[in-house]
Amino acid sequence: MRVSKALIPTVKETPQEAEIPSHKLMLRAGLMRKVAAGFYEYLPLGQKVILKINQIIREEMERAGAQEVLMPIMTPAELWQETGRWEKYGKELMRVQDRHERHFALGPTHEEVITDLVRRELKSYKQLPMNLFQIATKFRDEVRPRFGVMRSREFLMKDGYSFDVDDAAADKTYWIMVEAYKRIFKRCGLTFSPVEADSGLIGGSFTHEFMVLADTGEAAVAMCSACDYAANLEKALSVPTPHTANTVGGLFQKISTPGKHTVEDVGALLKLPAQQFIKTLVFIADGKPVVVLVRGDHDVNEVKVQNHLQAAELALASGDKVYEVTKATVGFAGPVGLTGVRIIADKTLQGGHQYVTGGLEKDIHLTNVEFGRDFAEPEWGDFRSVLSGDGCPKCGKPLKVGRGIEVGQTFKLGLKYSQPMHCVYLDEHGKDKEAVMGCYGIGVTRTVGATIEQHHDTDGIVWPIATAPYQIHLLLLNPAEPEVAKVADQYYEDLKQAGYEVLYDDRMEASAGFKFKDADLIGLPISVRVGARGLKEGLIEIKRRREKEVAKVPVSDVLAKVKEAADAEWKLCTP
RNA sequence: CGGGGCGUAGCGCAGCGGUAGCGCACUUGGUUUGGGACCAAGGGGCCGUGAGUUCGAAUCUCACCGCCCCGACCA
Repeated sequence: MRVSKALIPTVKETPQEAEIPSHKLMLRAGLMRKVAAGFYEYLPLGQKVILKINQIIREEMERAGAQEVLMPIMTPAELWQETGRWEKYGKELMRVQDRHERHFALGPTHEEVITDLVRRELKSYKQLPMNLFQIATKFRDEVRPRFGVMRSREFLMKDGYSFDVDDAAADKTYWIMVEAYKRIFKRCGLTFSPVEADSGLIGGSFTHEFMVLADTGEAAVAMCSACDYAANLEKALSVPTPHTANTVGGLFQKISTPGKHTVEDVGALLKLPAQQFIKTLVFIADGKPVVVLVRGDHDVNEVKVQNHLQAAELALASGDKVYEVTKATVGFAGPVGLTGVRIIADKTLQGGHQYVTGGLEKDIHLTNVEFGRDFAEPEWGDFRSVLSGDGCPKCGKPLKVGRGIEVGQTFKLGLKYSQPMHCVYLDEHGKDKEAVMGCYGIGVTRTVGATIEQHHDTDGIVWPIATAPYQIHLLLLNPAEPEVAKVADQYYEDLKQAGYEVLYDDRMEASAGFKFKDADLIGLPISVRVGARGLKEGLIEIKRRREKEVAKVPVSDVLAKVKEAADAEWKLCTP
């Protein structure tokens, strides 16, 4: 493609609305434009990237035995009512009516539709396993769309659904899909981690989230430095660092701590480490107060607490509520003398001694507090979030906590949809049996954003070759000089002939500097620069976007050098 | 839905009661041409919308709409 004829509207200034690198760069490099909050137009470069990701997904899904279908975006309310999700899904489900005032939902996901399709077509166990997927536009009326493509209201998603004869067969399919996902993200040139995720109150089943590791990620992930253990912080386990004080001290004592209501403040005052403290937090679970105790250097993990309590709703209590429960202002809550409320404690507190806690009075803390002696043994459990440096639950080596962008999720559904929707087949004994399902999603547009989050620098995007809109950026630096232009034109033809996707910056009006800046911004993996200066010595410049050095090669070696660079790039996208 | 902020040229911004501006981008001509060139001449505005206040409103008041950030929520 010649830049002079292309719609690639790069901009120098960052639009005010963009906050994170991927959003800024997608607008600046001319990949997309916004139509309304959470709705975007993909321009030629953006669309090319999407098509490449789609293609990788298609190839790997088919390789794993799945077949592509296409389902409607508008889906009848009746299907959603069958599973109860018409009521349960909430405002995020975009609801519309047709001219006959019949209700529809713009699909945020398609479990109901696919299950309906399969129950009509599925007759015999001989048809199983069946694994179907589509790549289609999804709608979620997000409370707050943000970060460009990372959280939009309309987005492109690959959603796949598997149907198996029984649990064991479904497990097998599940792991095949996990392997397919690993290949997909590797082929996209991404550094990622499949992490164990929380499956919420549904329980029983298991699920993995595929996290692209990037500092701007919305989710926290604990990963082992030595083995393959990785889990969403919501459910990550660990062996915590041990206590310092391990003997029983004297009786507890009241001490005055005016105005000191954080572990940090009181710790500084008493010259004691944070792990010597019991942090006491009040939560409201389904309307009832619950007190949670964790070590001073730890954070409460709300998901673990919520799962333990089997609560539908859990939130930190307001200052008023805290006063109601503890009769003390926030910062002075403690377990000693606290009655009439359920108390749960993180098990890492167990075996520790001489704790410091709030004194249930303003400006009072207690020292030398002992579990069991100074207050009743609480309910023990795992209620804390993993910290960097904790031991891995599998191998004991240190864990590190990082951030990730969730680009895919695999989920074993079991009978969640096939049961209420009667998706059954006849087994070899002629008996009706429900199909065991799994579902597998990949946010395609989000993957574009995640790729940029992970692969960019101060000058622009640094595309992996597999998803780059073009592979080679050919720059004609002196378009006014016919000799130079002739050479560049020839390379344009030669490189295309050699099978490369080439973006040819042949613009007459743009200066060399301008073209360099644009090339860095757009970020194609390899650029070939043809200029008068180099040509005088018979040299052409080749540069990989991810590297600093520019290679000056004789005109006769250009194709060989480009191939070398391209091979090196492809190696980074090979499973 | 709570808290905060912003709507003025395509983009980034200034102006804050009295003639609507600047930089970039765009058009034309010329000079340039290796890291976002220069000169000259142009085009482009219901100052988000609607009501008020005022002799007079981009500017003050109120309402609405849109957009962004933090929170709640969420793939």
